[in-house]
Amino acid sequence: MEDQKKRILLVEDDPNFGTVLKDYLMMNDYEVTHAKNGMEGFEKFKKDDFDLCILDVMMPYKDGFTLAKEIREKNTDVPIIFLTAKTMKEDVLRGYKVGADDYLNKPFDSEVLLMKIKAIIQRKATETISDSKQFEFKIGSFDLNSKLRFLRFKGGEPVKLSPKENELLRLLALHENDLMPRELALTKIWRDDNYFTSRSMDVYIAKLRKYLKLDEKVEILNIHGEGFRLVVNT
Amino acid sequence: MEDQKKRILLVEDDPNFGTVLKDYLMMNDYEVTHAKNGMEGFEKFKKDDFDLCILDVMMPYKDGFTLAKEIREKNTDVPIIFLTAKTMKEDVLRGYKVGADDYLNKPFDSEVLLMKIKAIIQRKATETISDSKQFEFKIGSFDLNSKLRFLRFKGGEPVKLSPKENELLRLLALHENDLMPRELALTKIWRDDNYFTSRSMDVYIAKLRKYLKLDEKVEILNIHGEGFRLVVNT
DNA sequence: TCTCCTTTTAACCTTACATTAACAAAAATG
DNA sequence: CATTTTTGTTAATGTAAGGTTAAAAGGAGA
Repeated sequence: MEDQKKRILLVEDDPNFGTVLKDYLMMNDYEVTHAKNGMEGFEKFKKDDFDLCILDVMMPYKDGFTLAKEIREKNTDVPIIFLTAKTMKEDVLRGYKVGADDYLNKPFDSEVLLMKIKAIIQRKATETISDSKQFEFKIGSFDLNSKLRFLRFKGGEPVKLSPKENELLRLLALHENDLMPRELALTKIWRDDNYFTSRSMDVYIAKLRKYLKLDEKVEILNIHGEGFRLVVNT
Repeated sequence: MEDQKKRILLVEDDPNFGTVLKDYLMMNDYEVTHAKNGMEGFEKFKKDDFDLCILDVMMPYKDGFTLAKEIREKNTDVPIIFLTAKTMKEDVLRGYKVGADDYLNKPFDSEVLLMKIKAIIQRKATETISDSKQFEFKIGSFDLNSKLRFLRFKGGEPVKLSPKENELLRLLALHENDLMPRELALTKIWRDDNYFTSRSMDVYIAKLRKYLKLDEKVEILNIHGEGFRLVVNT
């Protein structure tokens, strides 16, 4: 399915190797963001959600370990793979210390890298998300459970939401009574901001409005040229 | 949890290397059982509970992969590390397919091995919290005993479940009323996530639904693109 | 070998989703 | 006020995922 491609942040300063690796990963159905150095890597990391980070150790200005430490401060869960130039024991040990999930010595076999990526991402997937609270929203008389993807009105029969309906409503709920910029939804949910995705989003707004009609206190307002606002009147 | 020493099963046919490695691990506070070949390895595995298996790939009579497969049939969770003589890509890939957690190329640095052991055992420990050793479930009017692989309706005649039926239902039961991601079942039970294993899983869902029809309060719901949900209506 | 049991693969069908088109209605622009 | 841009809404289309049954393939034991 298109929108569940795993996202990889690749930080590698060697432009040749970097682009080749990026292309190779993309050919294997990963969505890859390539940063050319540690700084850029951290900037890109903050901007997006990634399923995996692949960091070159040897980089000017900011090496892979330092970057990994910064990443760990932001996110304790995201898997990290280090690329080390040679079998430097200290590097490997240091890597594990920063919370690496694996490391690979250059030159490495690309298929092996793929295997590792697969194994690591799958491993993370098996770690169950226990804090359900994060997925539950109250919207007027509605309960939205965005993990199980349903919307329930006053404890009645829950209505199933499609992935896009669900994500959009969740994003609106996160900004309840506040502006939810079009651009935000388009980049976060559709991952692309163009005429068609924009129209697609409008279609979904219409669908959500239909669901939410049951509670006349709840409505989605448009702010022309800006975005939408989910309001709950009291 | 346990302040107990972690137990390692080491299967290595080279007597010199084997004993040295065993001693080294014991010096680092692991309890090590050393088997000299695949047969012996499997015998010892059946007799005891281990926290980790370290298997040499190249062994007479029964190689490490075959042994791993047998071990996996008994225990889907125990971490496995392979020792491969050289960087054989096929070996590495085959290892991952059997559910290896990692591999090391001989000769390897002993400290690196220690690091890996630590990381893997640590990882499993956190995983096991949510995925506790539980084998008996009440599902509506059903009793599932996943150790003996049977499902009983209201104390009647138990129905025997096949291994896959059993594991799948168990996984669903562990997540009762919650999402059981497709990916989770595929990686945990099928150890591979592709079109065919996915379809195979759907077939098993159909089988389970047939069994569960006896109790109209119990159903397996699908969450499109995400997974399944075993719900028990009250 | 021939069973029996389990699992995978195939086939066919249904449902779920996302996108695009089409046209209507507001809102902005100038 | 005429025109362009943005949004509202419904419907049509194409594709992917899931439901179900049956046949084929594998595998262990007799």
